Amino acid sequence: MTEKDAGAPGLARLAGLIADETRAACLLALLDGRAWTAGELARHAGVAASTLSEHLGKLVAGGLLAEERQGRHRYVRLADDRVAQLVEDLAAQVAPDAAARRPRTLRASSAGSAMARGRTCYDHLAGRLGIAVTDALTGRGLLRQDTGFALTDAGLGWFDAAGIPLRPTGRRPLARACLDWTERRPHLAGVAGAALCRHALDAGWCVRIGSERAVKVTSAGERALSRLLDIGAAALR
Amino acid sequence: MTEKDAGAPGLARLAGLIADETRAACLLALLDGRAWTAGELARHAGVAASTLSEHLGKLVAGGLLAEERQGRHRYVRLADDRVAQLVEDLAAQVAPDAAARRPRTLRASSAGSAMARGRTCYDHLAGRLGIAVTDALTGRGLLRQDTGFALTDAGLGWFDAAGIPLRPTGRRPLARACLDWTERRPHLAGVAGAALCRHALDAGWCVRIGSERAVKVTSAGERALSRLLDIGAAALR
DNA sequence: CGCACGGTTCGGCGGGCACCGAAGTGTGGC
DNA sequence: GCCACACTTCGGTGCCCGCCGAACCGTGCG
Repeated sequence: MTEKDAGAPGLARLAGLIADETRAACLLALLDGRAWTAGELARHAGVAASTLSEHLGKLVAGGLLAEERQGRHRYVRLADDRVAQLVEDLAAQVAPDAAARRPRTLRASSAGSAMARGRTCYDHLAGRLGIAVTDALTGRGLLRQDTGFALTDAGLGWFDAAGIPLRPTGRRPLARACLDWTERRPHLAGVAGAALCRHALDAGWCVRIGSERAVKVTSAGERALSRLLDIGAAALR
Repeated sequence: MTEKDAGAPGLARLAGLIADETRAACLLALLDGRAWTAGELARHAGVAASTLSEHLGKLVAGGLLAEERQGRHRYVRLADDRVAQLVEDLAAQVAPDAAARRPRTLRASSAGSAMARGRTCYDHLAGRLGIAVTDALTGRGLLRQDTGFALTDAGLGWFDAAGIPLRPTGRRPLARACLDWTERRPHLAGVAGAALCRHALDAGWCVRIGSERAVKVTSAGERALSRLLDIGAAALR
């Protein structure tokens, strides 16, 4: 047995955690970056609370989820951005199938279109909103996508000028491409993507719709995006 | 049910393909970027040929492997670089466990150390060799890692001057970070990483050791790396 | 204090799937 | 044409695991 074989059991175990439909539904739901209670997830996934409790135990033990107990509630969220990226990458790999299918009901279609317009993807912006921002940054020479994916010096200046501080943390990259699964194109993730999303929500550029991942750009947000990045309102609809 | 639920079955199915230890061993073996026969994989994984045949059927049907039939042989390889990246990412997530464990036998230790010195990771260089090249590129301002991961204009010029053409293909990024699972640091992947690895093998900078993924830097390779990137021999040992 | 409620534990059930060996199919060599 | 060989197909077996309901535990509210 060569050395790499040692990785096979671990790889299979990790994949096995995601390989269950109920657990997969939980992970996708948690991609909104927030903490859910066990009960919410059970209802969301359509299984008994007892069943979901066992699933959460496995996901936490496997290091995919972090838990936080408050009173009689058990809150769980994705352990870190690495896990979020992993789930996102796996989902993107599947997306070609999903894109072929069209939503059936009007309600699902409407919810889907709101999600397609703009949403959060763990801690950064995605959907057409995320793409529009990423494209605008690229078009103005602030983000370089032709030889990889990195902010330029001008890009660092733009964040500074916009009053969005970029604090480098540990080993998380400042900028990273995240493949959007509705638009099928890369958008800005990493520290810069998270900071931008945070700022957009804090400054009221956009607001969450209900309790979903979908977000809506406000009129103040439209003005700010137009002023700072010359993004037209048409690109956001 | 919201629109994102549609992704859960697909996600679970994809993960399920990797969630079996035998299939995981196949995928890891195929990370060397070459095509293996069904028999080789069966022996490698330690299962009956019939068992492995079924596994290959699933992996091919799931789009993870591409097959090529030649006479009475069935060759399979990873379907594309996206799949390779996915497996690599999953393996990297598991690596913290593997790093804690030390190889037991001397033979495994020796094989492991050759792998750690230098190896191919799908179609680019990894191990200390890959890290040394990536660090050298970064140190000379040819590759930018501080604000993401992208070649600089000077970097494009270096590839051109070195006689390594970079043909942009479809949507595959020119430069991408791949997390090394022995060194725990990012190294150059993507079109540029593949071209560099290809050139290194073609120009005799390094040669494969036996039929393994491990590669050894030749004396001609040491001279070339020293001349082009000022990499000292010490960094390769 | 007692009830309601969120979460967990346990036993039991059922389905799915990885495995093997044996028989079958097709290719290539002698 | 025959045999060797690589791979595949087919039954059969056994294990693993996801599911539920029921009983249990702790928190918080009235």
